[in-house]
Amino acid sequence: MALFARHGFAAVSMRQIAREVGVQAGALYNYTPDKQSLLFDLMRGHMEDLLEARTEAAQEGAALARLEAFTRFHIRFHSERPDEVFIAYMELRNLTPENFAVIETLRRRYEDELEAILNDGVASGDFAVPDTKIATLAVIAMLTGVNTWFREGGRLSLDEVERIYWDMVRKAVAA
Amino acid sequence: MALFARHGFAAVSMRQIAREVGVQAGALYNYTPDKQSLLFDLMRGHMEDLLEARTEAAQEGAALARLEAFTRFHIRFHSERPDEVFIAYMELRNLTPENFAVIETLRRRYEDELEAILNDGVASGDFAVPDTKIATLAVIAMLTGVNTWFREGGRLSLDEVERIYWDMVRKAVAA
DNA sequence: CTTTCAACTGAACATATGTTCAGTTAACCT
DNA sequence: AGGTTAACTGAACATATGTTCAGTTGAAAG
Repeated sequence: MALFARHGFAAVSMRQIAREVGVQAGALYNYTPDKQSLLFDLMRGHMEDLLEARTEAAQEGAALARLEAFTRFHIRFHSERPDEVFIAYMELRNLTPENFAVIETLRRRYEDELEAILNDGVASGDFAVPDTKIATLAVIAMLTGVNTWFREGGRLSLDEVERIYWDMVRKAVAA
Repeated sequence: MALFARHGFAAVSMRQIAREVGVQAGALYNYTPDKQSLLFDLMRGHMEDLLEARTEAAQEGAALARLEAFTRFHIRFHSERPDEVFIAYMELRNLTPENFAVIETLRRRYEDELEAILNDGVASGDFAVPDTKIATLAVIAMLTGVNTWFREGGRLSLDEVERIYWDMVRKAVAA
């Protein structure tokens, strides 16, 4: 995963991966049928981790509280896994069509959780967004962007980052 | 550019590029010293186009109006160049350190334009953001995200998309 | 018609690629 | 001590890679 994140899937050879884990290239084929499956398993694992963690962190209650929980969860979960996130967003084009469809379904399931919150908030009058589907994608893009610059030990703590982004998300969808 | 966007820099061979333009691989070296320069020239060209177009579209006036102009400009410019944008964001790791530094400087110059608007708005009391640097990155990430789903001729026109995003940006930074 | 020359070819170079597989190794079980 | 077996090696396969360069082409210039 570190090699894929650093150099990209296509630029990493099976021999490099093997060297990293201290075996010859042939030995890898005891664990994966081919290089493509290596990438797919990494990405599917990440998406399943995401959905499972989200299920655990989900809560009942008003749309506003649930949106805050989602925002903070998303930032925290993704900032802890920069390599996985990078791969999951950048290497989609290296998946076979069938594998791509699987990942897309998982991603869609995650997006639907945010959209449901936004829909509830609009219905209750707490939120005002012209299009909840687009607002969903906009919020997720904004939050995932944290990964492009956030580094532990930098100017801001993760708590401060969460607070800043939550402030912007809250206002962006507010009625 | 189309090949790099579709398959990724590392996965495209000089022979594929040559076939696409109807020559043999060797002929490409009359135009580029190596494959790396091909990528770098594409990315630098894109960033220079961006800065030039932005200079032309920039306007004087209140922070709110300038922020709206920036938002609409960013969406329009980027949605017209999906391949360039994709490459400029995804292939940074395939640049040599010197080439990377050049692109980073250009990108930073663009970000600074938005940050200046946010700073002015905060100073005048029109905006309230806890951290203009982070708000800059958050807004750009959100706006660039349009490219992941927007397709001409889809459910929404570009005008509608601009309006929806401007609505969210405006509220997100509002005092 | 001859000269000039930029553009291009086609072969070559050394090396890298994903994948397979016969054979070796070494730890465990009886 | 002997047998079993999962894990691994190392070589091989066919093919692909970025780049170089001596030589060909064909059109423009004189």
